[in-house]
Amino acid sequence: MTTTAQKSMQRILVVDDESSISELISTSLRFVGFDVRTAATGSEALTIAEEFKPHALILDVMLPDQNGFEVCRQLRQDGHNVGVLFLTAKDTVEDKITGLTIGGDDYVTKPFSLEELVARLRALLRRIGVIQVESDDEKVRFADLELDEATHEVHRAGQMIDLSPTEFLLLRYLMINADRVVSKSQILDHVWQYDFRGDAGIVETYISYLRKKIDIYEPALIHTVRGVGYRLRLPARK
Amino acid sequence: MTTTAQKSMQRILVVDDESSISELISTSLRFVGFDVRTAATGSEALTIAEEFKPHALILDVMLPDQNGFEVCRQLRQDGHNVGVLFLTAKDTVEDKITGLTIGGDDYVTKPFSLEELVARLRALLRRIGVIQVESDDEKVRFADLELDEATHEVHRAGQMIDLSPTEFLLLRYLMINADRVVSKSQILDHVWQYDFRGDAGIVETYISYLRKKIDIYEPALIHTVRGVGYRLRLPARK
DNA sequence: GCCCATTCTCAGGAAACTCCCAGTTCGTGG
DNA sequence: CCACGAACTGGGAGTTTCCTGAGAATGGGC
Repeated sequence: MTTTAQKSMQRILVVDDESSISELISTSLRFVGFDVRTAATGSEALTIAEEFKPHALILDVMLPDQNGFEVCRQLRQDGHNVGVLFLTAKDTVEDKITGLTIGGDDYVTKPFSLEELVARLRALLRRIGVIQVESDDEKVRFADLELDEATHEVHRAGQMIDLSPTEFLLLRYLMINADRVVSKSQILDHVWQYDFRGDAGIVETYISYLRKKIDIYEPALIHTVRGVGYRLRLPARK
Repeated sequence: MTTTAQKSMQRILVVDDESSISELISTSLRFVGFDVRTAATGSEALTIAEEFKPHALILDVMLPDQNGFEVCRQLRQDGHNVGVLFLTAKDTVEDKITGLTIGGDDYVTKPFSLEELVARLRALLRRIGVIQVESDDEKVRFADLELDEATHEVHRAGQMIDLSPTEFLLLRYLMINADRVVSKSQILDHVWQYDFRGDAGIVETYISYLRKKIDIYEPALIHTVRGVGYRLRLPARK
């Protein structure tokens, strides 16, 4: 991979033995502007980290040679000041993980959605001080909509709106792509877990849920572009 | 094929085992200024990609030797930083096409229209950074008409105009060919899906629809060239 | 274990869209 | 000025897409 790394880019090392997973993640991260390397084993990860000096790792806890915690421990011992986002199977014993999220680290359970993974990674980088936050809040705004990453709260016109996890991710995806049309497949690929096997109709249902929560206010912000997708926009453009 | 490649040309590799399809596509792409090669199988694609170094692939997911995803995976593994536009049958099981819109990639279902294919390819090249966007975004303009790819909005004289999918494609085709006469069969070949079996009369209907939406303003822009076709133009200023 | 929030499927109905047809108008050559 | 073919447009049937309510399945919290 021709790592056309720019100075400003954050370096992320993705460690997972399933190549489909590490590819999914690295493709997605590269696309949103990270400099990514991958490793399939713990020892490979340590070797690459030595010269790549990543700002953060995305690290599967289940690796063929050693477990992810061990890799993390060794890295820290070698003096690498690095944030770690662990990937765990959903049924992994909770307390194995909880103790490990102290240092600003975090974990995401498989299967995850890309939106969630990237959001958590960004939050992690922010916590460990890699991303210099311009303004100090972690909010996404559009019109009179306000979505707070940190508190997971959403407001419209000053009113607090209660959203389910999926509704939150969907709204966030729409807000990040505000004013642009996003197709149902794009939404499915980014907001839903990567192993979702249903059809894109589910998106319609959730759009409907969202409308009933945020578009009871005027003006409506979620617009259907028939045959293409959905779009967040204010009326009366131009 | 005498590849009279200029430095500025984008290189596209078209991979499909139906020669009628790959020919249709490559002819069309060459005409709009791409440097095109074709392959009929996955392994052939990999071989050609090695020396051709395409900026993007148009890749059928159903190939005789291996499926398109596999070809894509191998290419990426070999370090080719390439965008992929997948071609899928409309009835392809949903779970086969999930994940295709992740890294700037996209997919188009067969049968497609050439206009749509080219538009999606351009959007892809833009996303993966091959086409350097001067300053302006994804807009096509003619006179006081403005067509925005990203928002799927059309404005005339500042007014928003609501168009159906086909109307949108047709208008874009006219705008891209502004000032040139395009025949009804040309329009049919580019705007309608390649398996359309009706007659060219449908074009008259859609031209009529468009006029009622965009030529209610002065001056009229859509002109009939009797016996030849249609032409988008400003009134002659002698 | 039970309850409740959430996720997801499904199906009916509404609305938008595509396409064809037929009657009419328009432009051009004779 | 007429005749004829080409183009225009309203109507409407058939299809597709989208919306939404209802309910089953899932899973976490108490």
